[in-house]
Amino acid sequence: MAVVSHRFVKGAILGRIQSGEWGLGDLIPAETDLAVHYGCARATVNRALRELAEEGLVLRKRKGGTRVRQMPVRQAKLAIPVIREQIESAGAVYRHHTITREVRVPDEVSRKKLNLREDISAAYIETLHLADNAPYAFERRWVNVDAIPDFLNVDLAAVSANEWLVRSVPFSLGSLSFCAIKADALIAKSLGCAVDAAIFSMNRTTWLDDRLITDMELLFREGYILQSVL
Amino acid sequence: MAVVSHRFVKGAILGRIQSGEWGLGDLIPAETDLAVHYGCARATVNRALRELAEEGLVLRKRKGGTRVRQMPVRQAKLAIPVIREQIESAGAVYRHHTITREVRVPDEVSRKKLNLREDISAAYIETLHLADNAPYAFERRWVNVDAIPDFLNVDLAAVSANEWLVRSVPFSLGSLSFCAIKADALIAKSLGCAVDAAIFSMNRTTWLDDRLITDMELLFREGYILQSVL
DNA sequence: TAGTGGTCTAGACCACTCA
DNA sequence: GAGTGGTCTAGACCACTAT
Repeated sequence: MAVVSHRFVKGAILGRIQSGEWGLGDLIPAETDLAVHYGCARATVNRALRELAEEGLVLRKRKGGTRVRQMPVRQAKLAIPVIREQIESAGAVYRHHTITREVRVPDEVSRKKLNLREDISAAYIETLHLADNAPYAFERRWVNVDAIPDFLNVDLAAVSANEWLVRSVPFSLGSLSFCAIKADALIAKSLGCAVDAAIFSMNRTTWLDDRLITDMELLFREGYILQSVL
Repeated sequence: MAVVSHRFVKGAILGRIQSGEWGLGDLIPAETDLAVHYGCARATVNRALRELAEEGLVLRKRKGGTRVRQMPVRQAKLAIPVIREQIESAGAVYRHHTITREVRVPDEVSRKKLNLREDISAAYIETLHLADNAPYAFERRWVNVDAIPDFLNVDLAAVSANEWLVRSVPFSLGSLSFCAIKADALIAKSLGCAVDAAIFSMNRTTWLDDRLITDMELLFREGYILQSVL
């Protein structure tokens, strides 16, 4: 018996959408009908349509059926930069350098982000990531050492704060955002760019249960481009 | 009989990873074992693990089994900004204004991106998107009118170029990238910001089969933040 | 070669929601 | 109430790969 994979069905349906056979907003045949049409089980059609829905190409409703989306592709996958890999996959040598490392009571803005009491200290680290000895990204990070006391004993020369945390703490990503900011004197000096250069910034927080573990800001060198996949 | 959903299994496995029961790099029991353990069918465990793999938390290999990833979460989902929705969902009034619209032979850089012959013209459009009459984003776009001749007759006052294309052309997203750039005089004037302000830029290309339909650059107002989901 | 994930099937029941 | 998607099951066979 001929094998009909969910990939085949997905591709066939996608083709019929892209060819215009099923226009934007149109209703697609029910799973059972498609299963008969393609000669496969309903579960196979279901998986194909479920993936198309996850990718934002169709909209599914019980009883309402499946429709081609008016505004397709609301979501894209984004490769989160893991700096060491990014640099090494480009064939360059990765190195990092700890600029600042101290434990103190955060200023009010950071304290609120970390959700800490006024009398609790946290670790503040500034790191420079280098590709072939040229500045690649400048990292500023607060670590909640009240939640992760082991962090105080880490040798940051051997492993970057990011990698230690990722390897040692049961993770759960909190939020991720991106923006553009102007380089101030500290950033300009660290990245070796002009003051007022346009810098691509990534913000990331990580939680353990309901406690914020670390809040990181990564500032990339001038001209950095973040590529999305898909 | 008790119902054991793939969501439950997924959550249970995730919990055992995050609690540290299965550390980073560790091997997780095989699907069949987990199915017995949770009292469900293997297909249910399979779906749970498949989703965890798609989210980047585990790595699966035939015969090799399933392991907890060393560097979790390489991917995040990103809500692609659909400007009108973004503005309207914030409770503001959306409006757009076509600044420039012309048909000409692109300069060499754009011509190469569009993959056009030297003697073929394309449409160039500059649009300003406004939220409550304040500049929100400035859009520059080339449209391959050789492939989409209908575009020449569109009334851009009624519907933005982006929305018309999305509704009229069988879509297929090409690439998506983000960067930070300094505002030049044109951008500063359009967005009402200072020259040299740091501007968040999104680049997007759309293909139909193997022809590039449109190449768009979207420059957001100063201070714009792109939020990732998940 | 043996073990593990990848996938398909046929059938079943449930949940939602539109008419 | 009826139609559609959502999901689970039990079983089967295949594909890859570690050993």
